[in-house]
Amino acid sequence: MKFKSHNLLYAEISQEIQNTVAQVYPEAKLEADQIYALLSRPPKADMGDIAFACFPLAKSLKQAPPQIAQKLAEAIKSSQYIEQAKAFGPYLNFFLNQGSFNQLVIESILKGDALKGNLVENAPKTIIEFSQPNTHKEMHVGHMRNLCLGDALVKLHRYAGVETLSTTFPGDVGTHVAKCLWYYKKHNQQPAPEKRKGAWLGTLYTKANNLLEQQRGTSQEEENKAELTKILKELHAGQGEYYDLWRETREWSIELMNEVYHWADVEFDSWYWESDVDATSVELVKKYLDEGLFVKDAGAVGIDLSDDKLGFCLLLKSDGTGLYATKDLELARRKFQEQGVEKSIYVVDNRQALHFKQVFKTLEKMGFENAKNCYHLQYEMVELPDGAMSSRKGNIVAIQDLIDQMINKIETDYLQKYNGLWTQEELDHTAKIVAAGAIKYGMTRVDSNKKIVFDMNEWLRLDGESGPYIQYTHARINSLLDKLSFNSNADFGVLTHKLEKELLQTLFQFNNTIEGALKNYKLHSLCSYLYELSKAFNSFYAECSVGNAESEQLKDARAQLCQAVRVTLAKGLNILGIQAPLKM
RNA sequence: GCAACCGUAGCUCAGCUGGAUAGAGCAUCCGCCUUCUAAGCGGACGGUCGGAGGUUCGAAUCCUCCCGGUUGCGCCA
Repeated sequence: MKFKSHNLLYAEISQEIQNTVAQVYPEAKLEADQIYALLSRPPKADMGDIAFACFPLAKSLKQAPPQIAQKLAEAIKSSQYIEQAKAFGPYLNFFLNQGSFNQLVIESILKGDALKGNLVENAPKTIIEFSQPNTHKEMHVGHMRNLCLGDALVKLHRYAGVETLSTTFPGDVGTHVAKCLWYYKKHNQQPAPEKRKGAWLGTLYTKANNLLEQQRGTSQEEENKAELTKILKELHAGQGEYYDLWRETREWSIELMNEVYHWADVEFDSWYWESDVDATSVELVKKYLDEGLFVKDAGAVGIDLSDDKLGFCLLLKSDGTGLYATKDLELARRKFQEQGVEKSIYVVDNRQALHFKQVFKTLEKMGFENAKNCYHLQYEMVELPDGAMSSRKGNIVAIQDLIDQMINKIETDYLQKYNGLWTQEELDHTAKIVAAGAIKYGMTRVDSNKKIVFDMNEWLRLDGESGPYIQYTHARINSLLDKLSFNSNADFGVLTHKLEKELLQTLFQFNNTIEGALKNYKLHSLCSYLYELSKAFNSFYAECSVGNAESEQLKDARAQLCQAVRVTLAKGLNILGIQAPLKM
């Protein structure tokens, strides 16, 4: 994916550096976009506003970086933005004209297009698959991580200007379904509840596993196996009492999924079902078996990928039915053909790393050109202190549990003070979006290839680096600006306090952060950024009064700085799927 | 056995496409609400960056080996 040189000030500085290098060191070759990529922010404010590292020039010029920096600093011409350039060791640092820089930052956010995205060129139309829950199981906090990552990734792509489709691939067939239905029919004594049938169904699945486990090695075992096989056959054939039960109970699970998606405000452009691709994927494999690409082995069918160090990829069991990999072959084809995309991203946990390597390699061997445009974005699991979560064993934290406890915590610890002052609707709405903020931020804030050990007490703490901290900052600014009247024609040159400068510098980095997050698929870097921006604001807020600023000029300028922070926070939160509250 | 990922402060994590003095939050301790939301702000304490080599002017960052942890590796999804 190619990014534009979207930071106009960086672009201008790059140009100036290129011109100066050409003048001072005619023998050096450095393109403006290479320079652009080398620009950064100095570690300390008194070291300047923008830094250029001279190391890459050192090799071709055979000179020490500090010398180069010094020579360039002397030759840099000042301009509207550049006040002066100074060498700091091997770095060439630019001190910007405060007034011009401040105005550029604030106005590009408030009036210009700094938050309109459009950062990429000729980006491939992309489909992102995420959230692949199974029906007939409960949804737990592990599913939440996938959902938050996937949804934020879609929004990040869209913000940057990539045409993006979202899709989901729930598992509504397989042995887990058969086990659940078996228990439902043969052992369950209780009537289905009126509400949350999907969650209840999940408990039956766990009970089914427990019972099957208990009866292993007993005379019941063979009978159970036969029964499960019979159920799977009925489901496959598409008729019979179990098939009817499947259709009915499947809806309960879909209802559960939709509840979660609705709560999290996540929408999918399309839904693919495992049951949809089941039969056609088997046909696909048979076709390639006839063509000789796939081989029979011990009664089963698959492809030998040992030349690629990927082992053997099994595609048809001895009974002729397909597997997960089988369905993914067909699904990949359908995504590209039906949706007209050029790139396909799968947000799936890292236990499937080998699976996707095999699937993509198999697609390549099938002559599927888009195989190279498939990418498995893996992430680590959410675990409990005593190990992995397992619906089979029943040791899970249901999503609904987390939501309920979070909302309860917010209501009792924080919102109680507004009882009687706010309407019930406002209280409910605030509790909801703050809970969602805490959960979504918590799920995306750590690097996706680090596992999260879920501890409910830790999750219920809403201070420090958290979604609510950022939401609170937004609400604070909103409340502040509500009470203020100010002139929108300000001279931003009056913003010279170190905390104001820090805030402006941080605001300036928004799109650079987005670019980094998208390039590396690292959503947590956007989380860190929003936290940094909030911290910078809260420090400023504690020290610099807006309403009682020393002058009207300063008040006007600060008020607009606050506005710029507010919209930037809201934009960033929205990319994470988090709402920015007006009060909390 | 083979492969992938992880190992940074007491705990949870940033920083890793080599670059300026390794940063946060939590916990502990000390301060700050008669003025814009204290879900806040300031300060203190706290680190042989798992270990050993190597590459480099320069390594938490790259390479090799080792140690520890997690996961995956043909009839589950």
